[in-house]
Amino acid sequence: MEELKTSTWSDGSEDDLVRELLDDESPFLVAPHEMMIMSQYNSSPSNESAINQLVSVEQTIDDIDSGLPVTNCKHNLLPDMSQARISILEKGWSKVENKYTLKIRSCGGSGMSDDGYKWRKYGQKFIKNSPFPRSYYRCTNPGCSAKKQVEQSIEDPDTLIITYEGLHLHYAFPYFLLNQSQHVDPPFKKLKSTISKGEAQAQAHEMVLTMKGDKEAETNLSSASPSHGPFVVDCMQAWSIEEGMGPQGLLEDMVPSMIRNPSNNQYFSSNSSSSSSYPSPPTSPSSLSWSPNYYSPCFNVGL
DNA sequence: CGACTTTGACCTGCGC
DNA sequence: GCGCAGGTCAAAGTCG
Repeated sequence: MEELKTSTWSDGSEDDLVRELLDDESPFLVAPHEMMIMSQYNSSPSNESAINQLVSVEQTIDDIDSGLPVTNCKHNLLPDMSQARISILEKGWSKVENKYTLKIRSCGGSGMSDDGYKWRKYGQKFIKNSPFPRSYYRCTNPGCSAKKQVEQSIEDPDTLIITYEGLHLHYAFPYFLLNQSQHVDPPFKKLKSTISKGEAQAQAHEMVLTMKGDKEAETNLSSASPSHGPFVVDCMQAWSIEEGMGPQGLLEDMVPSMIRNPSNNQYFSSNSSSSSSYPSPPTSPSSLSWSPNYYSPCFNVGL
């Protein structure tokens, strides 16, 4: 496993990354409260052993299913979503080319939740031989190239077929940890006013390329601590320095923030007094689909 | 009035 | 080259 992880990070191929993300021992599968702790440890690189301990109690692959906020509120993560009744029909993800498909059963049809991110619908088409339209969504997070398509299954109209495409950066790299004292702004609006969308995307793309390209350094880092991603943190730091900006909008996104601090989550507060409309609660009617859990890995990795 | 959705038009890739 | 199907754009409409 160690070898796999090392090679995973060093070769950076999509399949390996997905394997890593879905691996039983993947450090990406860390419960929210552990994330909080890790964010504290993060400021002290010397506490690597402590982090390793945390990683050792990470969740298993079963928790990708069982830990779904809509089906299991053991972390008290999303009480508002407890009424959403969604179950996964199939254990595994299916992959076609660079797209990852999830089939879920939607019971009740109301209160469909999403992953806490905002997905902007940008199109809807009736597909040949299908009575149901296919909806196209794009992650509104600037710098995130994630897209998803949602359509009803022909065989079972209660089943939604969600196809994810692109890199959902804030899922892929939850190890970009917040500085606890750092101010978190609504990423979309902030970035909108500071940098162009294209710049943000370019930066994100560049960051990924950097990760892929810096093989040797990462191999060394991964060898030293293969089960979690020091190089990710390094990239974040480097990015922050080089770009002259924090990872806001990408990495200080609201869900990672929620993940790290679920008990103090203003975003799901029903009486939020904030004038900001971002982020929306997961019950946003704009999103017909649900995405995997709040602390699950990125399941839609592709460039 | 801003944010978001809708929906027809347009673009692109692919098979014939 | 042509037509079809899927994907995206963008103006108009809707909503809070």
